[in-house]
Amino acid sequence: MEAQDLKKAGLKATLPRIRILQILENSKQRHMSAEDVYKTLLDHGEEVGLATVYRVLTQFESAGLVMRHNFDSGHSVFELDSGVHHDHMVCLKTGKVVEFQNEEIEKLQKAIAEKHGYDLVEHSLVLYVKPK
Amino acid sequence: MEAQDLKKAGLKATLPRIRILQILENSKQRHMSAEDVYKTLLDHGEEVGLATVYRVLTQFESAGLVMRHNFDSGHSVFELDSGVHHDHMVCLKTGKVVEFQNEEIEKLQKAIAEKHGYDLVEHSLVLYVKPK
DNA sequence: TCCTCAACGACATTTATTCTCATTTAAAGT
DNA sequence: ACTTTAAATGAGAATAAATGTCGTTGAGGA
Repeated sequence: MEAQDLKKAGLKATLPRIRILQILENSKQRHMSAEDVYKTLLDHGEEVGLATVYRVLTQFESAGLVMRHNFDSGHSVFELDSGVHHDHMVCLKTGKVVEFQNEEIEKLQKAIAEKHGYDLVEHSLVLYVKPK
Repeated sequence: MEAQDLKKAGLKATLPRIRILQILENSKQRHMSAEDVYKTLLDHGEEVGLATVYRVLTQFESAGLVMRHNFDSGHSVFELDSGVHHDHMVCLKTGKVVEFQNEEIEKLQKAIAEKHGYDLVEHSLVLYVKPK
């Protein structure tokens, strides 16, 4: 039950928040924009304002429930935080998003930051690809 | 002389284009937003519209003179194309941008795309770091 | 120098997102 | 269950980045 997940994350279990969480969990697309979520809400006959969708998604991000990505598409997309780190590959032809992990790249990134006297906090790696 | 660089790139050597190119070449910051360029123009007493700055930067990008990057700051930044590929490391504390190259990461990226049946077209890798 | 079309400047418009504020609602207390 | 209250919401205005429109200007070939 989603209400518990929200409580656990320190958020009041309001209707908009429950609905949005459900949509993120049940949607076919793992990566949705705020606009996508809003349209889905409307399709389901819910009365939720767009501003609320943005607010809630940002809160979910702060609470660690979702991750925000800025691909080159001009708007942010959100995905449920699976807890497993991964990067993304975006097909320029179809828009399909593939997730991948590569331990070696992770290590190299950390090493590079260290070499320059920094601690790696986070990173954004997106591969833009096209079908062979 | 910049006018020649523009001609070579297939662009008419207009005053706004020359000025903007000079700014990119002489600025302390290697990475400037359209707004940054615009403000610098105004500081120099030039009469150039903001729309022109955006247009020109986009043309420069198409012509291969500059590269556009979308860091997580919400707006695009542009840098002169040095011809040498590199990725970026952004300090979350100071905003400082460090450039780096890593052949190994490049190879791994290509291999990952291949493994999924794609050709790697380009990529965006940004490390967000903080001082040790 | 003249002519022409690409480029420009000013400003309207679009898109993504955030803000404001009056109203509603979750949930803690009675 | 009912009241209370601070937090959350909805509606729409506001903002920021970027692009479009259109009448005017100017670069560079004739």
